Amino acid sequence: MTDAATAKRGRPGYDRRGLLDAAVSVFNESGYDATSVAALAARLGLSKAALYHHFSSKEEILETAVGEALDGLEGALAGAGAGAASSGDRLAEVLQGAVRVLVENLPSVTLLLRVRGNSEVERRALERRRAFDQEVAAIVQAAQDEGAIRADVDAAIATRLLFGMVNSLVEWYRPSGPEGAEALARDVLTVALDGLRTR
Amino acid sequence: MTDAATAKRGRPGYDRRGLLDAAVSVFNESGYDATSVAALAARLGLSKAALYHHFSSKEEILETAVGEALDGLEGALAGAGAGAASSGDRLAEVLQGAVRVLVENLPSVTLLLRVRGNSEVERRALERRRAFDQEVAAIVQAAQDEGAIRADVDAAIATRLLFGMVNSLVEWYRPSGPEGAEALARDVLTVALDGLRTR
DNA sequence: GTCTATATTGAGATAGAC
DNA sequence: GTCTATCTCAATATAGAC
Repeated sequence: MTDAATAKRGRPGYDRRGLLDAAVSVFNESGYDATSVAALAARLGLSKAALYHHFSSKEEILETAVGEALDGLEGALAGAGAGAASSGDRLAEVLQGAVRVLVENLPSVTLLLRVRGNSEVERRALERRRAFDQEVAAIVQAAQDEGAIRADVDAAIATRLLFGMVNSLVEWYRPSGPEGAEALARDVLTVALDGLRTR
Repeated sequence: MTDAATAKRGRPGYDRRGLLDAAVSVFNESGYDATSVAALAARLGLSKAALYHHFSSKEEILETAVGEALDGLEGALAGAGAGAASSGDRLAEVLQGAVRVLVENLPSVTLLLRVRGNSEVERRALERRRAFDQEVAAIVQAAQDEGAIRADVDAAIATRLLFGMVNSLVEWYRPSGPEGAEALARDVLTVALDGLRTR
């Protein structure tokens, strides 16, 4: 390796990792479809041909990034109290884990959440997301059966509202801002589980 | 006029209204950028030239649709207990109004929420959204000062989480489904204000 | 690992007939 | 109000030199 392993260098001398991170940032600024390979290369400070030396297609960049995002989310789900914890506790851990993954991989998760299914690659990503959502919905349902979560809101709807709130973080959260990841996770858990109204 | 005023007819014989609604649906399926005018015309069953007879550009379609969506949201804000009601009540009315507008204008609001700022038209739409968000944030702040809303979550963050939940409805809500608009608004208010946890 | 130059396809938009 | 045919430009991707 060269320096600090896989760190971004000053200018040319990109490796696949640095190129991927930079490309995902540009995709998130302007949208994947609206970003041409020419514009991407210009922003990265190299030629199209150099880009194609590292990735075989524009879509391969997308596929790699959303794959990493999905790996992270699935990992958070798998790591959430699979042991003896109650379903209510598991749900809280999944939410917390999802916020953590989202914050730690903000660019790739942002890109993932904007995928609409326009190609085989995008449809495969949507399918993995759908499977993830279904597993979470099952936990919400179990938490309802346990009595930990209110039963007067349908479990599928509750799941969608929860993840609507969590996923919306990509629209405004920036790691450079005043709010740290842990404080953010606490706010989300507070609003989602206890509500905003005072008592 | 012809029939039922501005109703969609069987095939050719489009007017601007019917064409707009159909175009917005296609944009929402595949994304605005990824939808070519050729693909749009094909889906609508007419030629590109016929489309350009009704709209001077692809972007004019976008501008018209997101303008309608913004008109609706701003109307809901203006109509939300501007009178003597408490800020806590106003906030609940704004949330309910936003859900109603979103459900009644689901296609155009969906399109609006996906705009990223890639052109002057898009940037103007984002600016109107930002102004809307700021007005709502002021109501949340006032409701906190009143003691109606918990003060241990920053008002700006609370606003974003609230609208993250509301706006996420466009990702899954379909008017044809089992849940009506009023029941949906009630669920959103319940989760946002009282939380999912049982007490 | 990067470049310039280019092939090829599809984009948005228009001309002009019916 | 719609069509076919076409203009022009920008898109993805590749060739081949350094």
